[in-house]
Amino acid sequence: MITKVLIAEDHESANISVQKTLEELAIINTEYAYYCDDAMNKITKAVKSGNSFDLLITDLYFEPDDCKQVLSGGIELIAAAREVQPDLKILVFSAENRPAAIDQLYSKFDIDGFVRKARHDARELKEAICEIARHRRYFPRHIKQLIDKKNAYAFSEFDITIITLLAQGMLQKDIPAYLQHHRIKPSGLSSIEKRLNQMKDALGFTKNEQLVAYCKDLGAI
Amino acid sequence: MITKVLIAEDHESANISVQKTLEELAIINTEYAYYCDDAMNKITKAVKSGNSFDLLITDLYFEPDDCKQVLSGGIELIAAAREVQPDLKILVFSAENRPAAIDQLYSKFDIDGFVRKARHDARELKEAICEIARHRRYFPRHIKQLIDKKNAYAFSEFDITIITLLAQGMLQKDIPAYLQHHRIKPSGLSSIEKRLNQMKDALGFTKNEQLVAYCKDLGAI
DNA sequence: TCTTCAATTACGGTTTCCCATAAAAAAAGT
DNA sequence: ACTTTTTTTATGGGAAACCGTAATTGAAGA
Repeated sequence: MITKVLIAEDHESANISVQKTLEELAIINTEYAYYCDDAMNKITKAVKSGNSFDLLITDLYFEPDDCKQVLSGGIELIAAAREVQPDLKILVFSAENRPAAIDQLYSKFDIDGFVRKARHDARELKEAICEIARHRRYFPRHIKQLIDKKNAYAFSEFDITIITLLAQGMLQKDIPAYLQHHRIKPSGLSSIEKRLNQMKDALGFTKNEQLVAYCKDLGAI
Repeated sequence: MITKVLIAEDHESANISVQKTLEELAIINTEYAYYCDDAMNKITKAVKSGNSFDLLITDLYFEPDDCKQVLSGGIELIAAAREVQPDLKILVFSAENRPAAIDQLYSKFDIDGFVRKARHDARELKEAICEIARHRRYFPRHIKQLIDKKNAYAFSEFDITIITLLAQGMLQKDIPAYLQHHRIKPSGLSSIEKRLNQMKDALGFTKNEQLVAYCKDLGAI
């Protein structure tokens, strides 16, 4: 059963509607934080006092502020929270729609649910909380579709490295030197060309600019 | 005095918090629409029945849906609304943070206020509504700062066209033909090279890939 | 160890892009 | 109408990218 919830969300308006949604679910023991660090403090204190939270509802992106924060965003908050309280349920509530980013929330950070800020988000938030209360994960169908549809091509670490370098303005012919300096295995210019061609071929592209745009949309770089 | 308000916002959660904010201002005569077309219908009907709205609070981006919409977003809604009811006050409530976009809301569409979905947005929403009720505009200081700070380089329509074409894989040498076919003014290859160089120079870039990545981050393409 | 096969790298020719300069066209000023 | 200035377009040489092929390396198996 979920009774004690922490909301980490810097947008006042979003925070308000999450609170209201929780009220409608008769969850009254809620706290809210507008900063990651603040959220983390609350979690730590709660654990130490033996009165820990059942659920953390957090956004991913927090706007930088005057006062410097240790934790820069939801991802770091999630990682830190799991450190001090492994059994904490985590529900991400964010406008994020890049499949790669959402995917790694499940695969790498093992979150319990994701609700995208979109048309029926308040309704989905309720569904998600109910599901999580039953110790099930909330993985909306349309998110899965989004991932499956757009994950047509899986980029390797090597691929991402190359495209990132290109997007940063490095000349193709200078990449071999960079790779050697960083002890990255295939470093020949031909190997780079080959990889780029394979990627472009698989995606039906002809130019590197398309790869950069595609990866940006995916959130891969 | 503002008594009758229409909220056009497709995100359920955002809609909820705007409603709540209006309640706190004792504005109870509110209607809400989750689609632009729906919002426009309500405005038109209200005008015809001689019971028009005092204020429209609208988002800018509405997600595409199954059923096709005539109006594709907040910008078009604003333009259409002004057609049928020129005295309607308009407050834009959006996550938009591209200075150029916010700027043109005031300069081109003559809106009465803009509140960015950010940390203190609920509070600002209240302030904005109060200001507009007194027939003043609401132009938060930090928005002005944002415009000044981030306006490092303003992309023109032409710029965006070129970069978009590149990101779609068109060869640079093929762009002149495309531009001529679309009756776009400077169409010489040299002009294109010149624009690209100016952009790269202004932003400290050396390669087109960087421009594509930058524009993707900005949401310009 | 030697052979086989795959992967990586090196090389040459072609295309595209880049850059500087010059010609042409358009706009502005007198 | 003519000059001046700006903008646009054209051109050519050189650098980078592209593409196919060949040489080299490296690992796996006999």
